[in-house]
Amino acid sequence: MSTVDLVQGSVMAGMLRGELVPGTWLRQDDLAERLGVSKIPVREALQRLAAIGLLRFEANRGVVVPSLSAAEAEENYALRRLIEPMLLDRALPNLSIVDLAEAELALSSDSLSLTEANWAFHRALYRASECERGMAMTEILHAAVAPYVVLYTERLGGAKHSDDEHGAILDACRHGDRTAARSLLIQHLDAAAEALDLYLKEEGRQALRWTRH
Amino acid sequence: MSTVDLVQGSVMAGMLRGELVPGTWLRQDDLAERLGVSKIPVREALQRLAAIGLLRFEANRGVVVPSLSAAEAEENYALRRLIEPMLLDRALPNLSIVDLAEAELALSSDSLSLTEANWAFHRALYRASECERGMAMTEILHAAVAPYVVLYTERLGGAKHSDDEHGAILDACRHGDRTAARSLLIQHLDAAAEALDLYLKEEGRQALRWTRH
DNA sequence: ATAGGTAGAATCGTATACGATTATGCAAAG
DNA sequence: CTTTGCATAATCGTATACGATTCTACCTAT
Repeated sequence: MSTVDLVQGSVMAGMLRGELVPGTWLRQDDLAERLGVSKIPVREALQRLAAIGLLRFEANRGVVVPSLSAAEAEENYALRRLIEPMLLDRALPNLSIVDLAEAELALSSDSLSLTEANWAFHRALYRASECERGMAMTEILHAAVAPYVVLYTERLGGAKHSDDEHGAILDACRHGDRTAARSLLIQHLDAAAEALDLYLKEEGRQALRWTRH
Repeated sequence: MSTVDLVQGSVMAGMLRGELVPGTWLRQDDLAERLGVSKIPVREALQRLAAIGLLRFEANRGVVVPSLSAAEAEENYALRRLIEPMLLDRALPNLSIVDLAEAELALSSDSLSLTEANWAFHRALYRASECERGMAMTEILHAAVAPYVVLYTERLGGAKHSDDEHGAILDACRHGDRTAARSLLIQHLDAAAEALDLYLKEEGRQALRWTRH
């Protein structure tokens, strides 16, 4: 594994963990020193993450975790609503016991952060689709909202609701029930989209109050 | 515009122009010298393009234009079939005269290469959707097949068929006919997918003959 | 007191340099 | 004639270095 991969993984993990909240500036020298490498591979990793929209370069100012508008969040889930059902459809006939076990494991893992576990669950169910591009796009879409998912679930005091939905989806997959799995997945995505939308609008109101001071 | 952007644009253009056929190796020093810059921004640009799947880094060997399997091509068009109708749907109510004019211009432009013109046409019709991420994903999907589209259309002796389809889509957009535009777009994508699939299967047969020699 | 300006520090972006890895060509052995 | 081994060249990946830009804190003038 190259040094660039190391840095990318490190930043990505921080993102899924919710340590890198939107608006955070990433100092290249800091990252380099912390990981014991030079700036070059750090910058290359940041360029990779910026290319997929997870970070943003601002000329001569550095790299920042971009914040999401309500419209962007809505688009994010609209895209997932299109792509993820396709992945599940294609994966369903080829789902192995290993895939199902991995998905179940992700539900009960406590070594993973919330968003890491969420993506691990979905990835396990989608992998058998063998759609690499669709998987990559979906991972990007998951990661893009991860900072917010961390924020709003911790404010709502947990993710029990989401866990129940995951369980229902997993059951449908076990029984090979394509139509049920598909509609449960779409419901799941719509619920998440709704929750995020509420959070972002609330946050917007607060920001407004701040500007009024 | 940063040096990295310059390099990225240069490589991207070569890709859309069909100069960079799959299997081509990109030498970092060559690129740097040709553009009058050092290797650092060159590598950063290549990392960006690799992050979105348009290039592939091979450890200690360099960067190569990846070749597409028939399955990957099929997935590519399956994704476009999902995303692009959504973009057109969202754009249609907001299409301006400027957008329509730009789309028409792309059809008759001879300063652009075939694939550049193709993307310019679709982008003009999608821009009003204001879906940045969906646009970015679509551009990636277009670019990924561009090297092949160049190859198979020049073997088929032109793109008249595709031009007709573009004209029909544009007309439907002018009349604000959402269902017609949508179905014409899907037909257009299916036709392109079919043509590429045929080409790749034929190419596969030839490769087989080569190995037998 | 506040706006504006000016060092100085911090940070960025790119060039140069160099060890590490891989490709290439040629010689010798089978 | 083909294959193996090695020396050399080409290329890659990352560290260091440095000018350029931006940020910060303090100072001055209105």
